[in-house]
Amino acid sequence: MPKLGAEPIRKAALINAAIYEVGRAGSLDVTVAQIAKRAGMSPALAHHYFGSKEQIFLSAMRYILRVYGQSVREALPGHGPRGRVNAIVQASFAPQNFQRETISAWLNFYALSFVNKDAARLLEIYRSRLRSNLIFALRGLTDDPGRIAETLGALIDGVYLRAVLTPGPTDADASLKTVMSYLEETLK
Amino acid sequence: MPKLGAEPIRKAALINAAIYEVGRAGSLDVTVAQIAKRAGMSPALAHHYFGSKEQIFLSAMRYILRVYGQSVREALPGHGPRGRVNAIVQASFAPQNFQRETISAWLNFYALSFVNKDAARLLEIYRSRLRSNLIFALRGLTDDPGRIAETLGALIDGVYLRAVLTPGPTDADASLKTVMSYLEETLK
DNA sequence: TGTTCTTGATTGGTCAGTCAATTAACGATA
DNA sequence: TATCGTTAATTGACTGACCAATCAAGAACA
Repeated sequence: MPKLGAEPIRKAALINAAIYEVGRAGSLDVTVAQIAKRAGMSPALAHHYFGSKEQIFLSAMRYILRVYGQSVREALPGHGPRGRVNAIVQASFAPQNFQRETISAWLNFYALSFVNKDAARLLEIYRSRLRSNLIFALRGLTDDPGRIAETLGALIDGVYLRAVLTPGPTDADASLKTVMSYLEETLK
Repeated sequence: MPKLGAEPIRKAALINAAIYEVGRAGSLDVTVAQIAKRAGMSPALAHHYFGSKEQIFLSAMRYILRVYGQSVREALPGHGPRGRVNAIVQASFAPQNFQRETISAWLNFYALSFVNKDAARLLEIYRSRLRSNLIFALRGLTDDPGRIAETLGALIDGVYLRAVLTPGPTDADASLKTVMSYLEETLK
């Protein structure tokens, strides 16, 4: 059944499946067989396209990061400084980014950065981009943009953690409100 | 070499070793052999005393929780409402609780609660105790104790996450300052 | 024909948990 | 006190399961 051009489709399916399975399991302890099955193919094919389980994870991480980066970039321009802060924060709770499986997978990829250099690099890029974006946007809104950016970043991570840990459907609105309330209190 | 009364000593050593190894690895993907080796005994003995790896993890979780609970309880009484909030927060960053391995292990035990009922129960107990402690202490200091408690809890989780993820020695002072600054800003 | 897609079967390795056997302290008792 | 059975402590060897990764081979398209 070799229809040419299967590679990108298969890879995308595997990345999706990996995010779903890691998110669902709440750990990286997921077999290639599980991922492949959810993606509708044999484990051997997953290895054929990615070479190793690690590479699947890394690609999934890059994918999440890319989607997140896009939603920030789309929301950023035009609004004033306060609008920029809102855009960055709200992107973290946009529906594409705030699916339980996605957040859970994202959090679990943090763990990957302990053992994998590339994962650590990816995380560092995300982290410093978020940080400089926030500091830039906070300039003029507060006299200590660095500290507020750090607090805000930590708060978002913490809210993610709690959203994942709380049973039932994830409540993006409540999470967003927690962070926005902090912002309103702290700015002005 | 059976010196009688080895059980509590062996168990304590295993719990310590488990926390250390899980914290170090940044995941629950740690073998009983590793834990046992660090605790200075054979894997078979670890199984003899705990029955399963899961039980080792659960005991380690209970241990961390117990130590944390103690440091809160010791710091609580006497001071006014504001002192109570400080006591709770500062306990989270006290030296016994803010070792890299301990925090990292703690965070990883969160993941355990996805698959293990008992772990989920333990976490829920910790969570609701923290919450009610905070709400009680915040009463009178703010007109929305529930929201502040939620934000504070999330912030602490996030700061933990970042402390673990940041290479180099953990900086309890900086972490504490982040949280205390938030408190000062938000309360009055 | 050659390239791409696909998988079943296999391999090599790892690991949790079990078991049988050994060693040494303890306690009772004669 | 010497002896003996009981019990706790301890481990090496083993088992059964699982799993990542490889490979050879088939199937379909260009």
